[in-house]
Amino acid sequence: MTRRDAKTKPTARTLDARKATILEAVVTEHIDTAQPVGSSSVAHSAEVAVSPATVRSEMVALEREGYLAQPHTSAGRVPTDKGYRYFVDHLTSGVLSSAQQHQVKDFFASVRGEVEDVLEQTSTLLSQLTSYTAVVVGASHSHATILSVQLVSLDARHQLLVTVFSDGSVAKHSVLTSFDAGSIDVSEASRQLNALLIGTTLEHRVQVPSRHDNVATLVRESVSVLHAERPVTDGEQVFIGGSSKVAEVFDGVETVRKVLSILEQELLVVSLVQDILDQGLSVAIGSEHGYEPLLSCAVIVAPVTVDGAPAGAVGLLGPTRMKYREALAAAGVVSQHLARHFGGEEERG
Amino acid sequence: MTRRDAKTKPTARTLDARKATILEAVVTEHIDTAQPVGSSSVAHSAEVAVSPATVRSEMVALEREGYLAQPHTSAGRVPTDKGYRYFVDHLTSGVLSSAQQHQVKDFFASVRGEVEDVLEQTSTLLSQLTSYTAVVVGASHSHATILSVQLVSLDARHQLLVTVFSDGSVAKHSVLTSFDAGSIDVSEASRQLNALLIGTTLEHRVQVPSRHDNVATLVRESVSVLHAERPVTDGEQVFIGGSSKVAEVFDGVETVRKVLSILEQELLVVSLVQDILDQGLSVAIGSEHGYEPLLSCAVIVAPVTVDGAPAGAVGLLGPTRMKYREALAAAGVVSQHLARHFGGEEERG
DNA sequence: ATTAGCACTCAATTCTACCGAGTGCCAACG
DNA sequence: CGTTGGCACTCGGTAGAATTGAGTGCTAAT
Repeated sequence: MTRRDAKTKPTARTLDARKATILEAVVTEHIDTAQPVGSSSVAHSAEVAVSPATVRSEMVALEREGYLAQPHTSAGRVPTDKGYRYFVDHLTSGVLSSAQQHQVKDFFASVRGEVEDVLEQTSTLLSQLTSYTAVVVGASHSHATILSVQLVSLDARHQLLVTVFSDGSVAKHSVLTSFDAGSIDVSEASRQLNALLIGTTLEHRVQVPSRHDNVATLVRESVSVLHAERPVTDGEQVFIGGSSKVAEVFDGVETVRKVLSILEQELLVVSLVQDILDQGLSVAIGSEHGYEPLLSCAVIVAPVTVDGAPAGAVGLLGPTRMKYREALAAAGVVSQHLARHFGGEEERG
Repeated sequence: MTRRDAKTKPTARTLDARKATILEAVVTEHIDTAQPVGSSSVAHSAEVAVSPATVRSEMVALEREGYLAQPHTSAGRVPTDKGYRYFVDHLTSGVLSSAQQHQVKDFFASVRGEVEDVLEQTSTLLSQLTSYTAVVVGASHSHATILSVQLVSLDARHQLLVTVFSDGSVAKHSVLTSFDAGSIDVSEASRQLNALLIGTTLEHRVQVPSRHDNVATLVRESVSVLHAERPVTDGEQVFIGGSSKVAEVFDGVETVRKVLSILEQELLVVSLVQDILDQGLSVAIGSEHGYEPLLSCAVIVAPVTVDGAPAGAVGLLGPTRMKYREALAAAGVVSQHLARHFGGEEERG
């Protein structure tokens, strides 16, 4: 036995049809009952036309190969992360209910306002569609070029530097001067800043005048404040919708706390989403993303692409036993609508 | 008995010294044990120099008057909202531990960046200090005057209207035109907008030119987009820190869900805080704020006043059995530092 | 008015028994 | 030989019953 096994299935990457069917039945049922599932319920479920005994022997094989686990002897089986992975990899893509399709259509037809508002509201939409917590990440504008720079004087010592980027984002920075900046200085400085910076990106270093008059100093300070915005912290924006779903969907206060505490750290969320995208995944299950506190979570991501360029992503965070088909469908549809919304704006009203 | 009572304490607004002491002991102990407290532990606690039996008879009185309640016969007493109210009203003000004082001082000494960033980080600070969820509300800029208006052309049809207010806030609005707006139109329109709007507030209606050329149309559209920002939604900003504390501090998943779900609706949070401030309260306990899902919560608010004008507020949200003294102290200290930070900026750096 | 004493209440805990879903193994069967 | 029915076994969960003990309310004595 042992010898034969070692030869025919050293690390079987794929499963024969029956094992696959059984695994699918276990996953499906566990997803909507949240209970370990036993051989008889699998055997009686459609698709499987064998006796419980046979199912059992297949199950021990699936367990040996790491797709299933037993919470304790004499309990049913529960899928492992690997089991979910197989399930997700062989998932036929789902569609939204027509009510949901309507909801999405209506939403994007009526949504108004600035990019940020749209993204924020989209996160709520996605969360409502799935009853999981939704994440919407806006693209970094670190590659956008500067369209306009303006210094506005708040008072003698405080200037406000307002920068407009080609992607429509606006940044503001306070500039403190050590001298009294009369209003003439400021508009002159604005002019010079525009001349220096328009068309550049934030990564672009520019040559600043080294003169020592007030205007030149103000210009220098402004440029350095603007370029100082380097810490990884900025550029991306995150919007989280439906964080209260965390409390509905996970059991165990401790888990809820951990997950919420992750969600609070927006930087972390951005890199989580980014990591998963970089790995080319659309789903990360349990241990697959390396975030220990999220071991019992699955994360779905769908990139948003506008004109061929990455423009952000939408994500969903739920328990590993989440409704993958529906959630993937929702994330996909929403990301597409979002892409169309931003890409197709020219053709619209 | 009944007759005498009706005469001497129709609705006793105040309590005699011993009742007060007992009430305080009950509240204090219940706050840090989360358990109903019995007569003997009260009697043995310092301050109270009577036997358990006496305490018991006082307790029935306190219960009759609505300060205490019994979860069930033969359990200890638990404070009611009214009991907490009395406790809070007679609270001697607390101080922060010196470690905490340091933390606050260090924070405000080193905090950098734009107002929004400071407020955001302050919410985290306050949450860390208290281990409750913190709320920081930034002042509405609806009364600020406009310092500068600028139209920036994104492409032929999309203009971006960037408005700078006297409080240092910046607003952006997209303006869509039905015609091709050459760059000359745009800078001329900017000039006209500046002439029209500088020095006005958003409440101020202005006379717009009724000509029919492209520039006039663009100006009209811009003004209307700007003034359309009326829905209550805007102006205030809310920052919520430590929402994961909700899961630590409340018991019962359902409560956690309710509270989180309230926190998601930022508008609701703003009006909650505003309501409490309007009532002139600094603490709202249980039923005192009218928000049914927050029945088991207490909310602490402290206004932030800069140069005599309201500039926002900081708040804390915890269970009714929260550590009022410490939380009030923290909220107070932070709100003062915040006020000083924004008020005293001229003298700094 | 205060208090010690006492009977009483009732949630929480512990213990026991037991039920039953589910397993692993084996012998029989087509 | 893979499949299946049969069967003994395991063990978490539940339901009762018994017990505990913290806490009360009342009463009579100080």
